[in-house]
Amino acid sequence: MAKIIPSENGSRKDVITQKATTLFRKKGFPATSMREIAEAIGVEAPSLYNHISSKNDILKDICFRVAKQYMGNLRAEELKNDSILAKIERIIRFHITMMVDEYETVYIADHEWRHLPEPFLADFKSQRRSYRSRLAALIEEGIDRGEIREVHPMIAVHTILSAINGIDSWQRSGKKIDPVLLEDNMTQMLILGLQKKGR
Amino acid sequence: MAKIIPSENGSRKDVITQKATTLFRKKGFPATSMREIAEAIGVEAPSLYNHISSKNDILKDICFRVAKQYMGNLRAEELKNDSILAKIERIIRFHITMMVDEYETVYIADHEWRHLPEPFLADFKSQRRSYRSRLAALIEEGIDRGEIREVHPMIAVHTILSAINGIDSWQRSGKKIDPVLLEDNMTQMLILGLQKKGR
DNA sequence: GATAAAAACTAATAATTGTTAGTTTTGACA
DNA sequence: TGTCAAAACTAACAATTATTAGTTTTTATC
Repeated sequence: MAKIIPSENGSRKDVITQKATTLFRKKGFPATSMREIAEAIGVEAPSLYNHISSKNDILKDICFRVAKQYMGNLRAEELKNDSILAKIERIIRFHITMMVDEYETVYIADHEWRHLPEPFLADFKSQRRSYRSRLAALIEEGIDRGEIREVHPMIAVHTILSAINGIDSWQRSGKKIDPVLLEDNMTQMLILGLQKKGR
Repeated sequence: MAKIIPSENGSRKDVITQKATTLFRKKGFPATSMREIAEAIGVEAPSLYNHISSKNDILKDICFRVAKQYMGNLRAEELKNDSILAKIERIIRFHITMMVDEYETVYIADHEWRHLPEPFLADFKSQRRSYRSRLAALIEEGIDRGEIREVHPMIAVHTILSAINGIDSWQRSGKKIDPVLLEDNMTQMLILGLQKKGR
């Protein structure tokens, strides 16, 4: 009976993707059924197939849209002419902001991507690897320039990204922490872990 | 035909739990079927029910065993007479060691607990909250004593735990990083984020 | 070798899964 | 108002799910 009402700037497909995002985040991709997504919208499950091609396809769209945003930001930073620490601080702040503003979407790209079917799984993993390598290269350059302590670059990258990617799991539950306070505190902690003494 | 062969110091139930742990980690709890667990052991699915009472029960056992270990360690540290920073450093190292040595088990307790059925879900969440609160209290005491920078205690706790809990996702894939190097680098980064300048 | 318990099996359950086929309803424009 | 496509519907599918019941095999102990 009901129809999928497209919102202001979003197609019917976008409405489905958004409802699915919420459910995937709450229950996980495999534990979310098409019927649940349909019910959340107020429609029967088969109706969804007028707009999307499969459940896997929804996941694919979410994951690659997020990947594109992060990749785009990284590329922009790489091209800037600035100190390495300033670049890394901006990247950290970008990650935190994304996590706070779009945590459902980001969460899925970060936790549910392993349920992607091939060949998308391989593609996604490759992008992920590439992203982290380029971040590590940035840190290595920072060490060479004497801006950053002599850390193991890959360990530093993983530590920073893991710390940030964990945000959603606690920012959502219980009493929320003020986003600005969160961003400043966390950024400072992570930058202090990198910075050379006496700077 | 085949039988579940109990290993040296483990019952048949332990064998099932261990195989299930590996699969839950690899595919996630909802996406792992009892038939898969049975096949990994070399047995038919219904045979498992001679040793366990349900699929949920396996998850419950894993989650609460891990919770117990962490709770026990925290309690021991709380009772020690030592500087706060030393305590926190030992707790951080304990977490990293657990993550490296028993990452499959720890991963499940950290990522799949939301699939616990009630009332276990509520119990687990409560323990989790309590653990983090007590860690935050420790950090607050460190600030009062002048050992620790004036960070937001809860943000610090979440940052540290998230950083560590993310380890498995990258330590498993690609070329592994030497565990000792990892522990030292990561601990140092995190402690530097807490420590007051000039110490 | 007989006995009894432990642990495997086969067969079947009802429920749920993603998805397709075919049909009816809706809504915008002529 | 009639037309046509978009988008909803119902019915059904084969596959898979966790689990139970009932039966047979294995193993250890006498």
